[in-house]
Amino acid sequence: MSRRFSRNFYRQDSRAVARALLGAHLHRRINGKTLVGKIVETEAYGVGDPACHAFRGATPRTKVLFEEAGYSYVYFTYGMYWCFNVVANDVGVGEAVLVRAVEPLEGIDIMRANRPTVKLDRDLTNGPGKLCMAFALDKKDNGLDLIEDPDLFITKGEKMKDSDISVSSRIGLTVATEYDWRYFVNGNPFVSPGKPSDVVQKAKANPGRDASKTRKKSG
DNA sequence: TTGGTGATGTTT
DNA sequence: AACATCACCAAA
Repeated sequence: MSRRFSRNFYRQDSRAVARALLGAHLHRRINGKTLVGKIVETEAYGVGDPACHAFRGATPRTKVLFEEAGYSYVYFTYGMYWCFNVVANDVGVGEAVLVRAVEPLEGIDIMRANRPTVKLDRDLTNGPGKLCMAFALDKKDNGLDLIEDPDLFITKGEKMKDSDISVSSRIGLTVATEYDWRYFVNGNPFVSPGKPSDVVQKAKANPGRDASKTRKKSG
């Protein structure tokens, strides 16, 4: 039975934390049941990074990012989904690690019950929104201390060798695509299918609608 | 297997 | 208006 990381572990630079969380185990207790997943994909968000939610300073939504490391940051996105992060670095420094995918280890029956439309096990948790559905993570799980919380925490799991890990640009971003701050386990089938953001196509111009109302930047 | 698109609502 | 996404469908 492996143990939790210390507070100091999370006080590192978000990239170091993102790298070191690969192979760790995410634990979730809900209704007396235990869910466990091995972290296989992460992304770091940090200082000077326009893609980081902390980039424009603290707001009601992002204030937890500037507080103590090792707390959860769970936010709502695209009107439907939740994303689970861990706060990194020192107090006053807004950094976090997004957990993008886990490999189910325990409680797969519960994950399936939480994702009734999914056919293949590999689709249960291979994306940030998907793993939050499978693990039933949402607003109520924002701002929990993963060092202390009895129902949501991370243990050391297995250490991954550098040769088992790849990096890429982050998924789904339109800014800061030059940073290779996505980390994932080579060949693991539970890594998300998303494409790195530097090859994601820009939003469509939508020429059929409002074609007459051409946007003018300065006029 | 890949790529395109609608759903959905909070945040700035 | 943008957004740290997903599920579904069509085409190949």
